[in-house]
Amino acid sequence: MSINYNSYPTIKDVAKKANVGIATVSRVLNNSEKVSEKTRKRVLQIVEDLGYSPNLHARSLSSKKGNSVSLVVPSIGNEVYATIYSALEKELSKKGYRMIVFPLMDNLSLQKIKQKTDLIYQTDGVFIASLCINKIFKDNPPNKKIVLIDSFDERFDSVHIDNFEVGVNAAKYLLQKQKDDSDFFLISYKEVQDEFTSTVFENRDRGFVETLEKNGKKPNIIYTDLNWDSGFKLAKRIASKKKHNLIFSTADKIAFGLKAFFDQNIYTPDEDYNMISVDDLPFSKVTGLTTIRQPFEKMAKEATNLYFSYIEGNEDIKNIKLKTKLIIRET
Amino acid sequence: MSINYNSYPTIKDVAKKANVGIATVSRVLNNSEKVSEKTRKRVLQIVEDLGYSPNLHARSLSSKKGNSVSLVVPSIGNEVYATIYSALEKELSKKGYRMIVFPLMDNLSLQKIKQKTDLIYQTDGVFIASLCINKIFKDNPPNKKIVLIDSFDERFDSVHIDNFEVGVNAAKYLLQKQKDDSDFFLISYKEVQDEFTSTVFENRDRGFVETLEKNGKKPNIIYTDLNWDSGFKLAKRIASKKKHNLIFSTADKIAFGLKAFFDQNIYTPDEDYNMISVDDLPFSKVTGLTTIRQPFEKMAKEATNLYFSYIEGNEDIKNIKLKTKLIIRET
DNA sequence: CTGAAAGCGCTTACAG
DNA sequence: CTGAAAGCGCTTACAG
Repeated sequence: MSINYNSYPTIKDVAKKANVGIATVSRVLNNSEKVSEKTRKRVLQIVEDLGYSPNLHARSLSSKKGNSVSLVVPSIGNEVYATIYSALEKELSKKGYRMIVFPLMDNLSLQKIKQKTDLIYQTDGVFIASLCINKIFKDNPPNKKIVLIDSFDERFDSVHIDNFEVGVNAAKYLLQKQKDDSDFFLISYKEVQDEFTSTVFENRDRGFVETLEKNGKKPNIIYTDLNWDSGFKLAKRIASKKKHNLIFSTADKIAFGLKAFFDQNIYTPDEDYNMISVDDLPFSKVTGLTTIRQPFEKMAKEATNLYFSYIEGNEDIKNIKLKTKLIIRET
Repeated sequence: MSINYNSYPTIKDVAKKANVGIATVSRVLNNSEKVSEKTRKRVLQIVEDLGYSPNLHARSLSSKKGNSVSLVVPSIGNEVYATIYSALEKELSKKGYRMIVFPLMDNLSLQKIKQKTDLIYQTDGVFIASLCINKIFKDNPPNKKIVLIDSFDERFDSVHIDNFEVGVNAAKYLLQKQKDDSDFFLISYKEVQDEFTSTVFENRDRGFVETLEKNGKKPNIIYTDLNWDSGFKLAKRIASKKKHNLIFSTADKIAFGLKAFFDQNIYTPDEDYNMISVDDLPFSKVTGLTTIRQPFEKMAKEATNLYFSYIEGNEDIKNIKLKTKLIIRET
């Protein structure tokens, strides 16, 4: 029934063959302590011969640390998190850490992660990207270091941008593209159970709306899903040749869909519409989308620093706010 | 320096408080054996009170199985693998299994996975999607059940489609769209170290080229990366209003980029070009792309079956070939 | 520099 | 139905 692990050599096998104690084998494997060059070599040779590899469970159990860390993301299949993942992994592996991703793409994943027996509770630390921690763990988050990426909660370390300001800047950009017949649109994202929605989009929305208000304008507000299809379908609804549309899409993914529709139907920037978005994913450049760039790599780097600063004994809660950059292109 | 786990209650703590042996606690936690309803309840209550959760490392070490499985994918940030991930997770969690993703987005990840000490070697089984197993593990794959998804190797269980046939069908479709001034293009993907490239694209390419040849045609062949940007940039190079272009893009992701360029520059299907692709990602529908649908969900389901069939004692190697479906849309 | 021994937190025969 | 004990494969003081 169950898989046979007996075929794998253990530290004992290595020790016996090398004529040393298991402690010595352990030492050379962890290249710790002082082991004579001679026995070190011999042990390594045997390790090689036997194809030995340490059992991580035993190691973690014994040493009380797993050298692994969790990354919770809303979804796989999204370049944003691929970017964050890569950047984090790069930093973490410098320190010998492994990272395990927990995508929360559906309710199933969410339920799993809430169970105390879940894998996530066995890792040394938890990075959470773009998600509201309350939503995930209710009032009962894992009892280990938590670092928030692209979201904010004063109770935890975080690296994020000023999303209110993002909204403000988006408004300013569009305001300056304004014509007599301009209509303003805010295309944003809101989760179903919105009591738990991450404040990221909320803040972008507020910054945008309040800035427009100050200028005597009021946008049409539409909520949709974070993907191309939604953007495309939405564009069909709002596109109009009679009016000049000024659109703030709070995520590139949605904007790509909108743009695809506009392109397909020959709506031209400045003429029929102007649009600004957030993220600056690779495709933005190619398609000529004006957007506000998020410093994802830097976020990952800072988040890692935060984590290791904690590991090294620093218990203060730190919130790091990173700068964004307006990237003006055709739209 | 290291995290203090002493704060976590252990099975001993529970046992003591409940006035039972640890074996009993273990039994109720695994809802195995017969435990009297009375003590079961008491133990569960204490578990709750203490906020106890079992240590997975200890459990795995002791029971010799981790109830976890690996999924190796070429990349996160790609809807294809998000789909496969979700489908697999759904199936696996029915059986109480956890899945850990290993995206191989860069050389770093690849190196890690090759080390015998890596996490992947601690899981009970390995699913590999769209990748060539030789490339990843050289001649030294993990010594546990391996199931290939969307690729083929006679030495391992696999679920895949007939990629040669995919190429044939793409050719047939385009051939029937042919005009006097038609130019054929094959836009495909090839890895740098091509001795290890998965045969998926190779087969699509061959099926396409050979079918055209039979009809006295020869396509222009261009290799590029698997993403939108590449497709977009490529389109710039090959687009021409003077000729009618017949394009087989071997992946939707690339086709999206091409399509975006065509739309932006007012090239119309049937008129200026026709295009067929592979995958049928959600965006294909919305943008009107003709494509050959891959049955990703079914693949995941079959792959899970293969795995559990092995767990239940069936040691035969099985290769399952799934049907694809031509989805004709505007292009 | 090295080994014997205790211990990490579980599961699982074994005996009752 | 239940408990004491062995054992999973490591690491880490401790003693030499």
